[in-house]
Amino acid sequence: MTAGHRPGRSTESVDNYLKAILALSEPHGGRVMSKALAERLGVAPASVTNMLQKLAAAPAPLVEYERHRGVLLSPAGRRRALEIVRHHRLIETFLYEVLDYPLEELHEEAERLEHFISERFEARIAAKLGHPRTDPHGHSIPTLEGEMPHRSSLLLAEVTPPPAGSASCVYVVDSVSDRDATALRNLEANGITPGARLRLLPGERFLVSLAEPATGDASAQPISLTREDAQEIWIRPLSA
Amino acid sequence: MTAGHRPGRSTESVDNYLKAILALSEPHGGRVMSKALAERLGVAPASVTNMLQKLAAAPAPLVEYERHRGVLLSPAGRRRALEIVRHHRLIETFLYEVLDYPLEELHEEAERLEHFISERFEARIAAKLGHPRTDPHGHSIPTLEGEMPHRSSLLLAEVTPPPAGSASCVYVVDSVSDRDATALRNLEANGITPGARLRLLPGERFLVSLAEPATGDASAQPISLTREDAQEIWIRPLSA
DNA sequence: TCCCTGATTTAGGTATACCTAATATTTAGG
DNA sequence: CCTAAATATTAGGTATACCTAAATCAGGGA
Ligand SMILES: [Mn+2]
Ligand SMILES: [Mn+2]
Ligand SMILES: [Mn+2]
Ligand SMILES: [Mn+2]
Repeated sequence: MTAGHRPGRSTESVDNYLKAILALSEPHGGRVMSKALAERLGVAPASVTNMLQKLAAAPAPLVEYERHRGVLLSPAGRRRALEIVRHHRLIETFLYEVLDYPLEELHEEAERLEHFISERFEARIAAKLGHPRTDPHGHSIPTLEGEMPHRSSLLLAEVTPPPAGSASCVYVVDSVSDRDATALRNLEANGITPGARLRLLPGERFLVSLAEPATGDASAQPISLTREDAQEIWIRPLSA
Repeated sequence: MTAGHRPGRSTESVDNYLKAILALSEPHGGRVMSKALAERLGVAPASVTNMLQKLAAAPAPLVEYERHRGVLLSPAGRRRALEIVRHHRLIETFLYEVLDYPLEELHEEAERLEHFISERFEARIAAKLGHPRTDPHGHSIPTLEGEMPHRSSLLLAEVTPPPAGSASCVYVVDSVSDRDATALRNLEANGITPGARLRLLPGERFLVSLAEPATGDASAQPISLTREDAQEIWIRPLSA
């Protein structure tokens, strides 16, 4: 993988920095600090500083960076980041729908290929799939115009269960994280995939059961999730 | 495209050297000289020398190299080169059959993606396509075991036409080169694609006409090919 | 306010994979 | 057999993207 022989375009490494900045700024919408980037990208903090300085100093900067104050995507940087996320999620959908990949192996392949497909490839798989808006993990696919449709969902780990003795309440699984293959396989084995109905059992945290869409809640074994599992699941109220 | 972060495996650049050595050694089966490699790869001769020294000095060498005497693939190098060629041709077939790419745009996309797909991706597209033996340009796809099925065909540019006044003779287009998109588009516009019947007209070099399979040779306009076109077309006698 | 600690940046290095210019080798013609 | 052109190699540099170790900075508690 020779560095940057794609004329004018960004390298795989730059793409990954931009994607990471986007992902880490999403929760709070503010600046992203070097340490968080270093952890996410699996590189040394010094490497992050280096890269951010280079990106910010470029003729058409992809980030806005101030020493010790973290980094923000420039409009161009955001555009590129969303483009790569679009590639990633279209590729995942394609691997799942057309090539029958198992859910937990989508991410790794997409993570590599997202940097190397052409605009034609992107357009062709999008067409083949009927221009999907959501990937197999339940994540929104950014549009061709660079808009990321907003999802309003709650991290299961942050939802307080109904008080002991009261009724359980039902949510829909909005999305699951794509980054931990082991956790994903585990969730899938328990039927926790996007679209599944999930009943939060009262009293204890992370204790749920499936609420079957058709059969009501027959055969709903309680599932005791770990805190780590609960960090991987986003839910929304059944009504919304 | 950061260099070599695929543990144990070869980089994109190394892959390209191996593929080029394979391709250039195919006609004569002997050693490949630096100059030929430099031209094919579009790099300076000095860069080739450098790379060959590194490849030959590695713990498990991919090439056998002697100063001033050219280079040969080692068994491991040949295996890797065939693996990449397999990727290339399966990807081309997939883009053509599943994603409706035009014939002349297959090569460029495959040339990039061949280095980055996983073994799973390879296996899935091979299965989806019914384990094809030939790509859309008419080239043999190396097997999973690393065997390259031999094609016996002649370069049209090197075939002497029948003497003036004698009968024309008919060949089948075995394959066309995939590397020159402009030439390919031109050939396709004239109906010269793998499997087409080609009649060599007597007397003049590079003067042919299509011999329609069903209709005999009704509506067969003579096609005057350039020497360059004739360098891109491999044919075999109709009988064989 | 001052200092301590953790976060960040600087300084100095490595590996890959290119380049150009200078040098050396091979080989083919005379 | 000898030399010049063609070919190949060496020497010295560039750019990307990492690294570790050594400064430096910023913000919160005493
Ligand atoms: Mn993913
Ligand atoms: Mn795109
Ligand atoms: Mn090709
Ligand atoms: Mn393979």
